[in-house]
Amino acid sequence: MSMETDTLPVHLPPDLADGVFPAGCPSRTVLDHITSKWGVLVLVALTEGEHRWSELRRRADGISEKMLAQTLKTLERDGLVLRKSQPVIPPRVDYSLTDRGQELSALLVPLVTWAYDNADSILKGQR
Amino acid sequence: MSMETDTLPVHLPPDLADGVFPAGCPSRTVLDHITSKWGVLVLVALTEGEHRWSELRRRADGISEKMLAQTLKTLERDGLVLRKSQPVIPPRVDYSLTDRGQELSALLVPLVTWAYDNADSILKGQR
DNA sequence: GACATATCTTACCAAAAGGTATGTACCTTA
DNA sequence: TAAGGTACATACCTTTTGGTAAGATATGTC
Repeated sequence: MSMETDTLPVHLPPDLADGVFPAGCPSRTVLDHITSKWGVLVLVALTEGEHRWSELRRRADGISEKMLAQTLKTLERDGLVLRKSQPVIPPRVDYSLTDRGQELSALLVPLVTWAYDNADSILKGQR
Repeated sequence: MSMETDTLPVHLPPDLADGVFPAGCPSRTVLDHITSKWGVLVLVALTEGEHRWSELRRRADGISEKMLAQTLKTLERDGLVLRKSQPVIPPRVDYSLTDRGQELSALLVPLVTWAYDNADSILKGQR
């Protein structure tokens, strides 16, 4: 059922049957990574360029070391974040976005900006 | 520290000190709602118009009734989803996006589309 | 009277996420 | 000798999330 005429300007991938992302679909896994609480913050923190571990801890305010490590590992495995470690003492490691990461952050930044702009109004429960 | 010349085309809200979203910030709460696993799927499911409970269950494939109820309640409280219930037997309830919800989904759809397009390549671990 | 329908709610339990605290490595500075 | 800086890893425990299954509802249908 359904064969809606398009009334809205926003569209899903056309090759997606009935607009349903199946439960086991790979896109679900990726979506979980990139919309994870800390994933978003870290990706956004890196939009303005390279940052070190301690800078990321400050920027993703409230993140624990454990979560930062875990999040960075996932994002690196996904090819979104690039890790450059220099064999110096004390250690120095710089994190940055890959091309793919930048592509993504270009979509994420408008989202967090929207959240930032609308947060007060939303939580007060009116418009 | 920092006074970076802008090398990237993407920018955060300018009134945001050093690009840090503080931990207690209202935008964090909103961000958690709209980037939640099921929140995203439900919002996206509604981009193509009004849907009933049972249709949403199909579209947000894998969601449990409990989670659907909970997610819809949060999104309704946030003024993103509109609930229209008709006092008939059996009950009929239609869900749709509010204006604010449409604003948001316009940002969310590109994100899930990106995830869909890049998922295979990402999970294989190369580009 | 039993059953089906559609939209939920609730209680209970398992799984996952995440915090805290501690440890490691190596060099520098006091 | 001791303490401190930097980037982690690991074990343990708590909190949150989420699934399953059952029940509630009010009617019409067999």
